[in-house]
Amino acid sequence: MEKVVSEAEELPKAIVRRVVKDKLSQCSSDADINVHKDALLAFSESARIFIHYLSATANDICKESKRQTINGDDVLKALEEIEFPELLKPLKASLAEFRKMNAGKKAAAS
Amino acid sequence: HNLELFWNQQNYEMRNVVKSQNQLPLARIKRVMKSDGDVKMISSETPILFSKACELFIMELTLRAWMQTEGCKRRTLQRGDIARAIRSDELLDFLVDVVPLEEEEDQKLEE
Amino acid sequence: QARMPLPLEMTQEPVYVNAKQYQGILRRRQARAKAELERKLIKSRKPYLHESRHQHAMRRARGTGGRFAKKNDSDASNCTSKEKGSSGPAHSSLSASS
DNA sequence: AAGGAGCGCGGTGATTGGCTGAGAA
DNA sequence: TTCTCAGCCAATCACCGCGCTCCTT
Repeated sequence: MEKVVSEAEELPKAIVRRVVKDKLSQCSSDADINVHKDALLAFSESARIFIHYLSATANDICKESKRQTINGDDVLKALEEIEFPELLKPLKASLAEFRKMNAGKKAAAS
Repeated sequence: HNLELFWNQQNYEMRNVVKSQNQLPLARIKRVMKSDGDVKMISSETPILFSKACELFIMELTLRAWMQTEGCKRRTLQRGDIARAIRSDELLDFLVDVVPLEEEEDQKLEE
Repeated sequence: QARMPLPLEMTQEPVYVNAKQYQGILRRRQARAKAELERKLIKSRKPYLHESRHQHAMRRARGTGGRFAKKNDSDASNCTSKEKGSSGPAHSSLSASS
């Protein structure tokens, strides 16, 4: 129906808000914390720029290997390069989990 | 009562178990990546990693911003808390222009 | 910043970068990411994203306190004050537990 | 052969504003 | 104290996931 370009590249505000509020309730076990609208917009924008930042880094790593497709290892390497150690551990785990699940599905299809 | 407290605890633990799912839509993540013209092809596992990484990043930024909110003894997290959280760690330097401090916004508007 | 991690340890091509080039790469990547931001600063903030959803929200029935109300309870006798004595299905918030 | 882009379809949760107390000031 | 403003509610429909085909590597 309606088409706009830039808004489609933003992350859904409700989802970002849910993630933020869940984390806040984990931080402050005492009570519910409010989130200012501009703060929510800043979270959404920061997350979008983070995707661009990580994406550009992973893309350079991918190009350096003479490949055209960004794969999971490029993403992990990019995370090392931009120095997010706490993200590296769970992402390695989820990548291994995804590959194991994908291998299981491929074996099942025959 | 005790029953209410019990269910609050139960919901709290349920959230802990389920919280690490892919909340962010993979198609949207991929579209954001593709908006960079240099990016050509993306494997199917990449948006999943990006989704989890992005979610964890939001949580980390939320924690750091909340520490600022707590320091000001407020119960509403606002934009300035995020801006100061970004400035408090050089790891987040790539966001200094994304979330400007109020003074910096005034300086830019003043010119 | 004395610390200098290798960009890539791939035994594929001898591409070495010194600290300044390394920082330059990072700065260029950040600049590329920031170029996206400028595109956004120039455009104005819309109050809502979709006209159809805006119309939907404006058309919807409202309960007490401006909240959205269920479509079922429309007018007939009562529209704003809460009433659940006769017609509505009994709401039970408590359910069986383990 | 392997796997990603592109497209269409069906299902679904994000989007959405008026009022009011929580809370910033 | 004053007064701004974020949370609350749920119905539609834009969009997400998935299966499919075609194409590149």
